[in-house]
Amino acid sequence: MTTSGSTAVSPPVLPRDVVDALFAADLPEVDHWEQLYPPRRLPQGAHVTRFAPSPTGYVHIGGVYVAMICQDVSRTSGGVYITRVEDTDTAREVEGALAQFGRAFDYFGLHPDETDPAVEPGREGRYGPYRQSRREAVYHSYVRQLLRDGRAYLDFATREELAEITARQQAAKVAPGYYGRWAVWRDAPVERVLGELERGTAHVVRFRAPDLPPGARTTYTDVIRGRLEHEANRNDVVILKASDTWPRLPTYHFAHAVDDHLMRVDLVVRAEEWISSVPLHLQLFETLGFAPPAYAHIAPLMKQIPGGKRKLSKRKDAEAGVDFYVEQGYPAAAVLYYLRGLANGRLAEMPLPEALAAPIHLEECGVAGPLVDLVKLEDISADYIATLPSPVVVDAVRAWAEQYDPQVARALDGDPDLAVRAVSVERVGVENPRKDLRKWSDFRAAYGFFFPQLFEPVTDADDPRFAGLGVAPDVVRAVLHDLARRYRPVVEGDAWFAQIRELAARHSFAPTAKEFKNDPDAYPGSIREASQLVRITLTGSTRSPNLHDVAMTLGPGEVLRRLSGVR
RNA sequence: GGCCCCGUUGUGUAGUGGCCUAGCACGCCGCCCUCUCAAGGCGGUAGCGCGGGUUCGAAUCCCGUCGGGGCUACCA
Repeated sequence: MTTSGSTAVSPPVLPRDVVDALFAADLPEVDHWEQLYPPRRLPQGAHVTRFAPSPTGYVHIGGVYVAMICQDVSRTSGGVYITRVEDTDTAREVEGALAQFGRAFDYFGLHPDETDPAVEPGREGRYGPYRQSRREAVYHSYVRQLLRDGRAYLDFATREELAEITARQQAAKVAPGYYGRWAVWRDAPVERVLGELERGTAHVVRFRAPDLPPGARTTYTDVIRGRLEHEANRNDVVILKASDTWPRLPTYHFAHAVDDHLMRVDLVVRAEEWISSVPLHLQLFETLGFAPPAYAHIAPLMKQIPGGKRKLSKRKDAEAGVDFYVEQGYPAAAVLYYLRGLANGRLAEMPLPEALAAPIHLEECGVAGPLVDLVKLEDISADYIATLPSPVVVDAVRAWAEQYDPQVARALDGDPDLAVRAVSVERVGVENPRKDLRKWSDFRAAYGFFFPQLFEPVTDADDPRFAGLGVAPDVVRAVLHDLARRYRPVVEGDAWFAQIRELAARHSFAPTAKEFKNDPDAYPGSIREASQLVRITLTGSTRSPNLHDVAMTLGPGEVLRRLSGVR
């Protein structure tokens, strides 16, 4: 970092005993922490990264995206990947969030090398605790040091007073913030501070931003974006929250500096929204005497909306939450593959297994926020599932169903063999496997009809599914009942299908789709429509595996039952 | 408002001054395959936000402009 301008301060500094009295008497000096958490001994070029979710809600798919990149970069460099819980905002904390983090990361195989046991047990490293609410003493040591050095100060302004300052700044059309003549406690006389302290007035601790000439700028190099330039920070941000709260925790900015230094994180990969805080963060690192990490700011995942796009919102968009992908049963590998392709276009051109193994390069990450495209994800997912052996597919569906569709799980358990046979139709031993499954929840619609418990019989010749074919209900009835009367469970495929062809001919259907198309009024439909009538009746769907295979798997009894069930 | 990031077909991207008549993937449309739905094969559709420069030559460099996004909290 370089910051133009100079620092020249001689602020009123509180007497050391006054500062020390603000903290626990046995609070360790900062050296204690430095020794407790020594620099890591890692191979040359190894990176220590961290993902730092806040338990104010459930994990966002963008969180999985960033976490995946963090993990990948550390793994491929032989480093360490940490998941640290940023729970400094106790008011917004959501019950059960940590356990949900754990489940979400587990689904995607994102296992940190070091984290809090509430996220994943058994992964506590020696740089913990990995939960900010448990690190109060650490932060206090550094705040105390800053106070002693006059690099931080006490601020007794109430929230109302702060709001008023902001209002006046808006009216005066100047930048909002706590700086210059607005920073009323920055250079307050020691006696005044002592007075407020004596009265027990609640206060926060603010960082004393360096005195910089007007127009001072900060530049730094982002791993993804290259050289970035900003106005230097001149805001005296809060670093330690109000003295009348417990536990008394720091703000994000201060915790970032202290934790990433002490955990020896050297590469901070985080979402783009943090770019504008970098000047502040760099000042914090410098003032604390820490070597700053490298930064890589990731473009946010976006969503298409009428007239533009916006950041994917956890509150508004179902597909923003990780739970959406888990509940729908998108295989983790497919989601990961999709996400990796978004990060590095190069990986999207590779076959899935290769892309999952190939390293992500930060320098190749896009700088513009991509729209998440569920259609593309489903295409990827269908291709992936098509490569899986049938028993693996059935196992995955069952595992998913146990949680999200118990009826399907019971059907599978009732006849596991049938499930494997069903999924194998036109998938095993063929050149181009069917791709009926895009996600596990598709199983019910794609293969459910094989199971009597899951099949909802088609009972009405007026059914809209038939109507879609343009065949009159009485014809539907006649065709189906005719087939039921004459049906023979022929094992050989061509011979089996000959029944359908003869059936179609008996009812004056055109023998080919082309002939029907040439003279639509001459026929009730073509062989295509006739086949679809049978398909809909047997499977409940206009799309299914090969009819002959379906009929064989179902068995003649069930075929007849379904055919004659249409009234 | 101020500051910052970003801008190639509908979507994701390749492209770093001539190889670009802008490539690839998904989507969409059509055709083929076929006794049926898919799958598969083949083809088509559509893009450098806009305006000025610089240059023999610009998607690529410069300026401006417009558009989208973010930050501007004792939220992260």
